[in-house]
Amino acid sequence: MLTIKDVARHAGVSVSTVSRVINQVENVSPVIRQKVQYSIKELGYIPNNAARSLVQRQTNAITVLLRNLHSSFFAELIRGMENGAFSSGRNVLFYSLGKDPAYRDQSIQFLTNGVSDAIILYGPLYTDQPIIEHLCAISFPFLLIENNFPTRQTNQFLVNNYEGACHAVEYLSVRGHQRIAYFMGDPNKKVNLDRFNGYTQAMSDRGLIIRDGYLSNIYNSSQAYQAAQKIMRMPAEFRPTAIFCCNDKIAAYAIMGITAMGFSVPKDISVMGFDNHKIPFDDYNGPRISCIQQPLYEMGRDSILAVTDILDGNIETPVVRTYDTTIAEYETVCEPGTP
Amino acid sequence: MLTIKDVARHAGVSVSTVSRVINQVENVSPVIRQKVQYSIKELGYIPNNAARSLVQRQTNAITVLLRNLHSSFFAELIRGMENGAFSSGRNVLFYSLGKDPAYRDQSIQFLTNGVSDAIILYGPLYTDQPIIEHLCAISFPFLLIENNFPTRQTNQFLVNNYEGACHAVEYLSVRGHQRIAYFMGDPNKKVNLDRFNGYTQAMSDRGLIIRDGYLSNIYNSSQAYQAAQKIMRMPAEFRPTAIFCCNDKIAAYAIMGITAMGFSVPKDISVMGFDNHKIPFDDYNGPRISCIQQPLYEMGRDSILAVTDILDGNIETPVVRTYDTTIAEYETVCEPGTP
DNA sequence: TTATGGTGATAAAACGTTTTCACATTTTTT
DNA sequence: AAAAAATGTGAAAACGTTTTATCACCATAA
Repeated sequence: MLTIKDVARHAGVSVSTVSRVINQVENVSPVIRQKVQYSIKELGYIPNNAARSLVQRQTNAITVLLRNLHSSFFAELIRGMENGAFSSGRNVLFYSLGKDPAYRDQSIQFLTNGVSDAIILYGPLYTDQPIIEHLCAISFPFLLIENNFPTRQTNQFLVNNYEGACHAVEYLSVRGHQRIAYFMGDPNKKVNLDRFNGYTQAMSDRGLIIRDGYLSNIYNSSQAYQAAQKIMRMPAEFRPTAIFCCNDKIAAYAIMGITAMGFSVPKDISVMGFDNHKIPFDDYNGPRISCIQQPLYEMGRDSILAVTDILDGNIETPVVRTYDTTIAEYETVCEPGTP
Repeated sequence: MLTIKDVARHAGVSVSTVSRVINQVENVSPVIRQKVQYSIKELGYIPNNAARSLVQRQTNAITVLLRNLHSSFFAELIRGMENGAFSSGRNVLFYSLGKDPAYRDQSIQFLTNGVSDAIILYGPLYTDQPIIEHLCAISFPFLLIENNFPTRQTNQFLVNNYEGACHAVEYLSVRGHQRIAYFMGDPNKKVNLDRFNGYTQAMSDRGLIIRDGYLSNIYNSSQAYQAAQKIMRMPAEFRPTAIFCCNDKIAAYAIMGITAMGFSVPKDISVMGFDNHKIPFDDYNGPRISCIQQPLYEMGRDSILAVTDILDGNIETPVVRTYDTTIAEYETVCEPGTP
């Protein structure tokens, strides 16, 4: 293996001088600098990262931790991060955290001890995780995305879920919907509560009434399927003309329930989702689901840049940002009564 | 920062003894071993990876290099790799290689010098790349997937593209198609040549004739669009009843060209692709494309396990494997003349 | 009793960098 | 012309591990 000593010998200078040339430090005369650079190229020398990290106590890498790197939902987020990685000049590693707790702990240990300088964690799935506590405990720099973690002041990017839900109701209402049902996800997750609150607030703001049977608690996909069918069994004059779902998965299963009964979306009922999963799920083959979407690309890009700034001390911490959602218009919403 | 020295002091033993306990080396009495393990837990000590890598000359990590980590095409591959990562016990990092050559070189330098022990590279995009040459030059362990690199003996997973194309022709032919056109991609890529050869061979094996105008060379999406329209302008009695496309992108644009003329796929003509991109492209909204698909999940999983074996010296190198394709039946093929 | 071997533990030398400190040398200031 | 400051360079000490060589100890065998 080629070391800095070889370069020093080859260039006829000391090791420290070579190091200074590599690290762009001042105080080295142009002549010597050139000589060293020549030797480096001539020998094809590349500094060893492990040695460098050891003494510098930093690795120049940021790790992005996702539950499923392969999920299509993350595609935009990752795309943004790739962009951020490029413009930050840092190395961004992606790591997929498994389900097994032991493996997960090992992974975290690995990443936080001489592999990366900071961690970005996309969160909804980790709410209850000791991982964050651990990162705090060892005071390792990290940034949470969409992970509500109220007990501490941490760097976090949030999404305005409340407003997003309001927009959905507004969007439907502007299109003539007055009877809008809501399919709510697990209320233990703050995300779901926020969206629910947005829905109720927007409904009352617009003077729309949440009637009996308009609200369903959904804990799994088959419940979404059944709840949708229950809605369709209501007499037409009371039946909602639209269902706003807490997320795209629920929306997908609701639509499957509806079409299984011979009804059509959006002709017989409009359905709106949240999240913009591009391919929601393997067994779903219906129309693309109109939904509220998070600005994942921007959040991904910004997260890398923010962490870079945090590491460089160029920004005040904690960094807390809230992102607004937008509406993705696809094929599952139309005006009620459209032939 | 907590070091091994602190543990040694706390346990009242030497540094080397602690190291031996950590690394599961023999020659340490049960009593002392327990004492040390207790101290480690008590203090919450975690060994520093940089220091460890430095002296051991290995990092215990494998890096997977992809061009676009966010591409839906890679989803299955990644899923397989995640699985492999878990069962191999090694840490698998994913890295997204940008388009900028300078950034790419920096990335490779980073990864190969004290960050990971091996690299897996999914290849079709790198055929002409100096990256591989560089990895060879520094004799860094790596495995190529779907990257034909004939000049050297390297670890590689290949896909039987030739047979895949044969299967496609067979599949179409069994469904009654006799006039089958072929849209070929850049013939400088071996992948495309293999598929083309499979097509011609299968055609002749089945006694099917490749008529004038049945073969198109496609270099970009608009060419696919236009070539498809040219096909549709042929008199119905000569016109192919099916087009087999070299990849899904070409298929998608072909279908767009066809439908733009008012024809319908597969009613008026069947189209078959290759690769199984789940969401091919943003401007495509047609039916899901029937195609030949690679066993990406298996290849992903196996690649991690193979590299693990290579690093551990448990397998003979070079590791060369060829995977067979399967047929993904979706919505763009039917029997000719189906109403 | 004295060699001989085998254990279990330690001290010290790596590993390849960066960085501090000291030391010339040169330039600037008085 | 002397003193002070600035500049460029190198020697050596870190950084936190693993690993090699060594040593002390005890049991066994001669």
